[in-house]
Amino acid sequence: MTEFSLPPIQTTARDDAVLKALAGFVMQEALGPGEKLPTERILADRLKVSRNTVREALTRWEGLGLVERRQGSGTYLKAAVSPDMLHMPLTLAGGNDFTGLMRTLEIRRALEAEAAALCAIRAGKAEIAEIERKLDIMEEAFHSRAGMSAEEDWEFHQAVYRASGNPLFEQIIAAMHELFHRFWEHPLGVRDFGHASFPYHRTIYERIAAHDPDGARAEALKLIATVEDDLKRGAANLKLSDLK
Amino acid sequence: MTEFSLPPIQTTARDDAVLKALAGFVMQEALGPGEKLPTERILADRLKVSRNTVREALTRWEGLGLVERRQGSGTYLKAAVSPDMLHMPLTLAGGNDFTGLMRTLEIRRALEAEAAALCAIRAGKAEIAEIERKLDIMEEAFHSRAGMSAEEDWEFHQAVYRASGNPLFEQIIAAMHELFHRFWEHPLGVRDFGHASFPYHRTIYERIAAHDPDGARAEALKLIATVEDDLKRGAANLKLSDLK
DNA sequence: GTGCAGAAATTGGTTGGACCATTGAACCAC
DNA sequence: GTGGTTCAATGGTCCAACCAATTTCTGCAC
Repeated sequence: MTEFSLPPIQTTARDDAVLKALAGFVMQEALGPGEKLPTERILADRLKVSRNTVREALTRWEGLGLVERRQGSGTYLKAAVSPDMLHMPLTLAGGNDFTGLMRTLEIRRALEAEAAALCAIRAGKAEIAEIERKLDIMEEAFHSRAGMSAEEDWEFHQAVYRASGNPLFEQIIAAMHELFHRFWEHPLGVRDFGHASFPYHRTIYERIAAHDPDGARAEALKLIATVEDDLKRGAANLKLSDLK
Repeated sequence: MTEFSLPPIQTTARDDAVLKALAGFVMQEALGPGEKLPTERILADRLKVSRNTVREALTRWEGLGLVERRQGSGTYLKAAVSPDMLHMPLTLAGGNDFTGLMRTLEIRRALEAEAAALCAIRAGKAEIAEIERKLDIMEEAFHSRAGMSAEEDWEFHQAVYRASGNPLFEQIIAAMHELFHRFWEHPLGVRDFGHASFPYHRTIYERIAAHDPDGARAEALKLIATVEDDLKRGAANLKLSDLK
């Protein structure tokens, strides 16, 4: 039983070839996020493949979040595309229950702290100004709407992730944020959820603006700790039967 | 494989509904990895949708690595499927170059530090013993094979992730490890890659065994820092043309 | 000319049917 | 048994429509 290094032969890989060609086209035309790419019918015609094959290929890209399809309108790029990209589709056996949410929160604590620290190191003037802008918007919404600032809150954190210089942070957290949304449709009954975390947004910003990585990491850890407390409090308030 | 209880599909969002129905079917039949699921033609017939729609849905699952399609044979499950899964499509632009590896390393630093801290809090006697066992194996391999202990090194870290009490850590890191497997083997031509990180494995274990979260976190950060240094050193040794 | 409602064109989503390429099992000769 | 052959099952591709949402154009009223 000797060792071979014979990869399986590849006879048919239409849709893969379609994606490669499309990636090349996007590069050549220098298309960026938001821009529209050719219609399925045109692609099928140009590439000399069936429209079905084009659709399967685009379905793949859609699943990777690279592209967005709008019926009646067209297909649009959602992210930068280059021929040499590595994809790691990751599906986690999570759950809508309390422990599942707690686990995603632990991941978020890990990433949030690191992202804040990296941000404090790398963020330039423009990035810091953008974060401050999101912070102002959030604080304004918080005061005028009595604490209902979930959307603005999320945008603030996104700005931090983006300024970390590592797109993986935003991608991972974005997936988890979606899970949170699922859970928040059935709110925990904690009326002032998120109130406790509010002041730490500004302290995080201040540590970032001061280019203090360790300080930013510490403040981020505090913020997540308050969210965890809120969550535990909410779970305690509920009957266990509601949590399933 | 005879009786099904697959109700027909409603309207709009067909392929999504198909996936939901399929996920329910997989649960109901208690299908596990490796098992074969109904043919596309049968699914199309039972769900009262076109075969193309079934194909698009399956293409989605295939893209997520949940399913494998073998022409002439059938479609087989590759992972456990449950209706509430967390999908996390990660894309790394410019894949196999230095910055890509660096970015995954930043994620690893975030998760490794948090996992070590959680581990120090939650690990029981059995988990700590298991980690020590992996550590001993690693150190033995390191000394007898002059530093080539990549596999044993990886198993040590896995044991830590597992003892953190949160399976998400292991799943996320495992995906990245698989993605950069080739780099872990011969990373950038640095001969003694990983040597510098070796002593920190034991210090991490000691902090965990002492139930010292902050200490464990600090040691984990040091370990990753040495790996980062090795990586930077390797990149500096290489000509830029090789990095491309 | 402006504004707006309705028609027409555009575009992704779905359907049904056909054929091809690969697989695997049953079968057969040796 | 071994090695081929046949043949049905299954995923892969193609085609030609039609449906549904969106956008664009058109023409009428003002």
